[in-house]
Amino acid sequence: MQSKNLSRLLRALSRQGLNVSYQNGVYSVRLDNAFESPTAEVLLPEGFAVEGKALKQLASLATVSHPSGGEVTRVCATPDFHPGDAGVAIGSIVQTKNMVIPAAVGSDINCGMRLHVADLSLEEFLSQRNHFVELMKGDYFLGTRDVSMDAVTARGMFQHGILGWLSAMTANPLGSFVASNFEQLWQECDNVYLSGSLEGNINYAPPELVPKTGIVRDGELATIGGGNHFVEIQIVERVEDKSAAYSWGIKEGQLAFMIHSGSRSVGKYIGGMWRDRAWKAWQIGTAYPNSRLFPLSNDSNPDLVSNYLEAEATAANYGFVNRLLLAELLRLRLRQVYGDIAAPLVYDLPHNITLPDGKRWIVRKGACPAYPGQPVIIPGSMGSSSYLLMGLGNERFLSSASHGAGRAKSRFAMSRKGACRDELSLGLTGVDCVTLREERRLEEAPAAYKPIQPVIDAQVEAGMVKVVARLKPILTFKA
DNA sequence: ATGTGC
Repeated sequence: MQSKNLSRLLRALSRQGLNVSYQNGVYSVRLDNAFESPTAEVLLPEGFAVEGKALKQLASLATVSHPSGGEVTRVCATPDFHPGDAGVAIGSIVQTKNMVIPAAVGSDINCGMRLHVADLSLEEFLSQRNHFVELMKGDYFLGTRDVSMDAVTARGMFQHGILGWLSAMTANPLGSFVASNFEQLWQECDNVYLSGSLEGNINYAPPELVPKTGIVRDGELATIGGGNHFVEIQIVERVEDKSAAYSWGIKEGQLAFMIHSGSRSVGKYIGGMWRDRAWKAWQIGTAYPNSRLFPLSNDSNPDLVSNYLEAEATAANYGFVNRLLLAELLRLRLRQVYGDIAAPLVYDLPHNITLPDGKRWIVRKGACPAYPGQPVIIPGSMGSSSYLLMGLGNERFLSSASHGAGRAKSRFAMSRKGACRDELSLGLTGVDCVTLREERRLEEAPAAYKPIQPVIDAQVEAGMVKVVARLKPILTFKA
């Protein structure tokens, strides 16, 4: 179903040399003017309104190249894609050869998902809900928790992520809350993408977080962050793939907790710094790329490329530890309130990150890896179900999947004067949202998002993922 | 995304 506006947009893109066709829910944008004729594919469920701005951003991402060598070899987008503030549509995936694009990753480095399950019934959970919520509010919002570490441990975290943090912490356990749980945390590294441990470099971390001696009290570590980030208690409402669910330790009726968070201001610091460095590294006298997305060429400056990847990894490592600590705080409180509950990790994976793909790189911006057999976690909006899926490694979509339902309205549009305040129309009726800032409820109301089900269906039909389980929200923490 | 902001 193509609207008049869409037809107009497609004609406009065609005049710019972008040939757009539509078949079986997939828009294919072929770019005649680029290297290797990369194909930008946009996966959209039937009847979805395509946003012109997002499609234009995707098309301009596809045309990025470097005069000294380096090109885009493929671009695609997931059905939740929508315009991004920094010129890159959220839900874009780009494969590059001989270059990386710091601006395509942006500043929300290693935003990602984490899922745990617990053998605790909904009735048991709700019986102590208020007590539990008060403790979590203290930990997440009021800073009544201590995640201090010494300088050596901070170094380990930035340089080697979870494994670096854990090694240093095991040798020098400062945070009493992890002291009883090291063994489980070590084992769970197997269920974190790349063990949550990339090759970072301390020199790229924000200086205030790496004192030469003494204790690091980082007020931001183990906090949720804004926007669509959350920590949510859920119930496994339906298992669709029994054998996958069994092997991942999932059962219907279990309690689950899902975390969507990232590298906080560390990613902003590193991402912003490298967007500027890539701009400054652009050769004088060479025309700026139309997209203003400045790539770093591996042919002309391989050191700069590897330095960027190290810097990005430094922020990504912080993001992995941030999610781990958010989970560990919650698991500690579960044990305190409900008794000895294991609450094992199912999986943790990143959304916004550059990863090697053979001799090329893949940047996922608001999209997650979906390689064969791997767990994929796709959150719904507040109040709607989330999904645990299995990746199928569909190369047409660069072995990726969506990162959510996709925004329908901006945060600003939701909070502006005159915007809808009716709980029913906002979809907020019956939603249990715990936050200190009431405007979050409006900005992140279900009405701000597209429905999740068509987004999941489109990806299942395209052979990108299969559904393993559906998880229903019970209560959501929003910063 | 960000101790946001037309």
